[in-house]
Amino acid sequence: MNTDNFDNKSIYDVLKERDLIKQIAFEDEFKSLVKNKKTFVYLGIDPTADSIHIGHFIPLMMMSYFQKCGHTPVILVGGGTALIGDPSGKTDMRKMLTKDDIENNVENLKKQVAKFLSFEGDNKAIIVNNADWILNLNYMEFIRTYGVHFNINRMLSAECFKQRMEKGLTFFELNYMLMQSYDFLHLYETMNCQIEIGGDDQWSNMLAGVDLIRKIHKSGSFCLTCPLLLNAEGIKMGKTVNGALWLDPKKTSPYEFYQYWRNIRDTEVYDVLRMLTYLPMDEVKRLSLLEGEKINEAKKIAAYEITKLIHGKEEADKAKQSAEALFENQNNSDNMPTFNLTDDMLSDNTISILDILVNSKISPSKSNARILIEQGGISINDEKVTDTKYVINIDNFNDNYFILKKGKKTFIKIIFKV
RNA sequence: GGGUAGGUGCCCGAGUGGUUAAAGGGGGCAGACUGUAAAUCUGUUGGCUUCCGCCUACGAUGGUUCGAAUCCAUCCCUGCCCA
Repeated sequence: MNTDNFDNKSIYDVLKERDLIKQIAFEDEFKSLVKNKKTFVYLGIDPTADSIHIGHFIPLMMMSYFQKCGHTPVILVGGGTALIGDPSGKTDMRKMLTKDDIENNVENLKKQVAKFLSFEGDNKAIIVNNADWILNLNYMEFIRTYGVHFNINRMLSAECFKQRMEKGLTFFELNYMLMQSYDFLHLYETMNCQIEIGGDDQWSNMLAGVDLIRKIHKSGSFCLTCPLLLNAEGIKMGKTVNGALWLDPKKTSPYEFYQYWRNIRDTEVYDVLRMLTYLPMDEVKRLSLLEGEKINEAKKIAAYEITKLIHGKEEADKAKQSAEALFENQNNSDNMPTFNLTDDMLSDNTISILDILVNSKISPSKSNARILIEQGGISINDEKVTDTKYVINIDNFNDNYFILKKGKKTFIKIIFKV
């Protein structure tokens, strides 16, 4: 996926060049460590869903660069913490996951992580599950051995707790920091893993782990955070109508995925290219500087590269062609998203416009479908539908499909049997 | 444990017996303009509908009333203060 030679590069320089380091603990010491030694680096992921989403993207890119530079990536799956669930059940009530759920999620995560990391070679990626050690912890022993190292005053002054202090903070949440710190300690002790990476919102938790290791072992442990991917409004990127932008094609289709990146704002192009693709920095800079209409070229490349990374070349090509077919007037409907019209939806080869809109999930409800039609947002084969009672007769089409379009960017190829 | 303020639609937030599917803002969707951008403007934003209406909804459950988001009771949850 890239031809750059990372053998002689320090991971520090690689990350710096792409501005992937937001915060770093013991920077100078870290610099010399990674320069002289190949080490282990870990990233924690909660298996609370069966797919990872775009929030994990940058940390995984970071892991990928670590691996390219010869370090060994360790993915820590939070199977133990997920098993406990969140008893306080505040805003987002986390449901208890069964062991089977978690095992299933872990398998899926592994597949997706494999897009970023190699599971072969000398420094092949390793996946560990913290259920293997935290579930056996004895509470009293844990509190006495490790709890003494945590100062509450200091913890509460951490940014992440400051906000929670206003809304209410439970002991469980406070404990999370200890759990995460213990994870790091465990990896340090069992495999001499000295580095933890994560999103910037994890900084406090990670720093606590670094401190814990340094208190107990009086030796080097490090953490670094990557910037959170924010859009111009300061909101985390990757939010879509349906929630998060998932990496699993069943949850977010490659086309939808491609379009998300194709539609980013001008101001986001540089960040996206730099942090989410392997394109050389010279190229990134060149593309980001394009102005006016030309910047669309950069967006196309960004969308294509990112889709290729996640879904492979074939899917990326398809998504790209689909987009071109729709937006650049090429009569090629081969790779469009499709919907198959089945017999039970038809009566005498007809179906109402409202039904087709709802069935094909273009519209969530008939009410919404009516509004769309009344506002002129729906068209069939580029002819605007203006009547909410319009009935489609499939015998009127020459081919066995027609193109249903909502607004400018959403469309689907409706296929029926002749 | 005591006191106190609250729990409203995707989110924030007004409403404190009837004209409330619920002001206003944010977000979403659609339209205009454009570069599949941003900004701006317009419309729309619970579901069903033969467009007459109907159903569901203001933490939960009961009650008062012709009528309740609004009053009463009990319960659940949250903030703050005291212990």
